[in-house]
Amino acid sequence: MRAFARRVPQLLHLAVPPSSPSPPHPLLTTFAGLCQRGAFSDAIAAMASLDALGLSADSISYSNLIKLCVRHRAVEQGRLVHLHLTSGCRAPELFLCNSLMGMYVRFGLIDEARQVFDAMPVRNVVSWTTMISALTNLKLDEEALRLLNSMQREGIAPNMYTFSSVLRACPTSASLRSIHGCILKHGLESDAFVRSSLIDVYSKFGDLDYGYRIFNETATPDLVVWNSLIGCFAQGGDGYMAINLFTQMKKAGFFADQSTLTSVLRACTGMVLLEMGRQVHVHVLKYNRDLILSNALLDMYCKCGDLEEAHEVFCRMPEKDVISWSTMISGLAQHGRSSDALTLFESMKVFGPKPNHITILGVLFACSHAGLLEDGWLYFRSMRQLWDIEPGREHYGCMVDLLGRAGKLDEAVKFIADMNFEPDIVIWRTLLGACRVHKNANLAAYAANQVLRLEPEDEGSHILLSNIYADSHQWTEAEQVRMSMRDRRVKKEPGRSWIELGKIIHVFVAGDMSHPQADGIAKELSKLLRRTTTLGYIPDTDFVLHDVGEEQKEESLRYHSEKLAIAFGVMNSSGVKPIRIMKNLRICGDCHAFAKLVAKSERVTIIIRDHVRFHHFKDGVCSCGDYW
DNA sequence: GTAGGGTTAG
Repeated sequence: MRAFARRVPQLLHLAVPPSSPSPPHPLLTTFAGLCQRGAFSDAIAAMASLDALGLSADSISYSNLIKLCVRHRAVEQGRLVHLHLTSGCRAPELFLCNSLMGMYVRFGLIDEARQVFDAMPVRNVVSWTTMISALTNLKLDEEALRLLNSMQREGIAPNMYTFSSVLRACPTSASLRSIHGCILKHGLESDAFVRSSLIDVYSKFGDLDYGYRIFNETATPDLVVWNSLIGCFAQGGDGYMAINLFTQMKKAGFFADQSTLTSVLRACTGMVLLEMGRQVHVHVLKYNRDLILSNALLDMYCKCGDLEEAHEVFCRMPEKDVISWSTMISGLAQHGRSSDALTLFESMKVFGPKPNHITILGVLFACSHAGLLEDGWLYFRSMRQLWDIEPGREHYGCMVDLLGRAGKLDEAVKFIADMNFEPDIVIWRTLLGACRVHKNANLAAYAANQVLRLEPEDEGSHILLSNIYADSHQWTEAEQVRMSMRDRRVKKEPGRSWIELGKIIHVFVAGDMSHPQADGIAKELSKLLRRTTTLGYIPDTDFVLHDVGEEQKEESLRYHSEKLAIAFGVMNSSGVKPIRIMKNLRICGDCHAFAKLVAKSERVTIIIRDHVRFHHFKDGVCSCGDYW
């Protein structure tokens, strides 16, 4: 055997005359050079010549050319390369098929990518992953999961690339746990990409603690893993934790990038921390071309009450998208600047992007809060015609608000009855609010009962209903409502107001006098009550339960959290900057009247943000025009 | 040739 093997070369030498291998066709050499150098259009032209001569080049050149198509976003040329590779019934090799799929995915041509995928005689993990991640990006979750199963059935093991993208397609936390199990089985749980996805998806299912646990098990989290966690807390409503983690991240030696800053701004927005938001703004400056970050900054200024700065940010944005416009329009509307909001919307129609359903919500909000009945109807009706936007539940809610505030209660009821869907609690609460403003007791009782049917523990509706009965001397009914409250142990979410002073947040809870300066605040409050009384302030006891004596009612109004905050704000006011107060609940009518008069008597501007909108109090009037 | 994190309302 050994002797034979030694003889083979000699035999070959005899059979084939000695000659050097034939040189490649010069066009092939040229083509390879063009593809390598990135001479895109010349390479495409050379490919056409190859076609004419029936020549095929090497895979590396084709791979380079596909990359060039992607870089030049040249869809048609990409298709030509595809055609060239399959001409003469050739099947491109696996590696090139994957490249072609990737190209189509980047072009957003999922169907064409799928055709390449389906035609492949052999597929590897890259082929499957390219398809799966394209599907998850398009939110075609079911199909993505189906492909994950198929690939496993065909004996192809998913890798970390596959899992990091397919995790986002989990429809339930049960399916997430099942895929998490697969990840552990394949030993891929320590991959940073897989981890950040796991943290993200567990948090999206509301399990922030589990996300945090995965984070804590990460020996060396990278920036994206930090960002995942910070983002999850910021979005999940725990802004304090988000900011805390941000501090820890900096201590661990990482620098915040656009994503970190966006999440931190969102946390500031959620907690209404204007001063902290301003500090973050300094770091945002170097990323002024980042649209998402700029939008977050804009929103922070709107929601934290500095509309001038928000407008400044908006004007300076080199590029604006539909979110930028919508945020600014809603911001103006929430600050009571309805006509500015509508003017901006008109200019958006001319210079801006196509409005979406959220833009229209801001516009309708502006109309309803300024009593612009006709405009509201016009915008509502034009949604379908002009922008092909189907009005959703929220738009109907805005219209009920618009009609209700304008005192057209009968029309509002008819509008609700004509809706295509069942009215939800938001609609009934809206109608109830309008009934309270326009003092329609019968309809209010009806609306309140609808709210309580859907949400039996709604405190505001209980109080309102009880007061309506008490005012019309229906004592039995009033007593029944109060008993129902006791039985259900309806608990009021305590009213909380807060002021950011320096770097300290001073929180005031209704009736709580535990603040270190409580004595001073009580004295200031008494002084303010005296001064405003001379200007005509009369405690409005509609906002407390009518089952106590008048004196007690006044006493309970006196220590509403926003009154404590106003007193504290006036004590610490320089008289130049506005006093900014944030409140977790809606401002009460009595405190609203009080704030107007304090602004007048103390010559200060008070800005109170309740959970719906902003009130700017100045010279005895409020920007909401008492219409909120 | 395949992968992870951030923005508007509710």
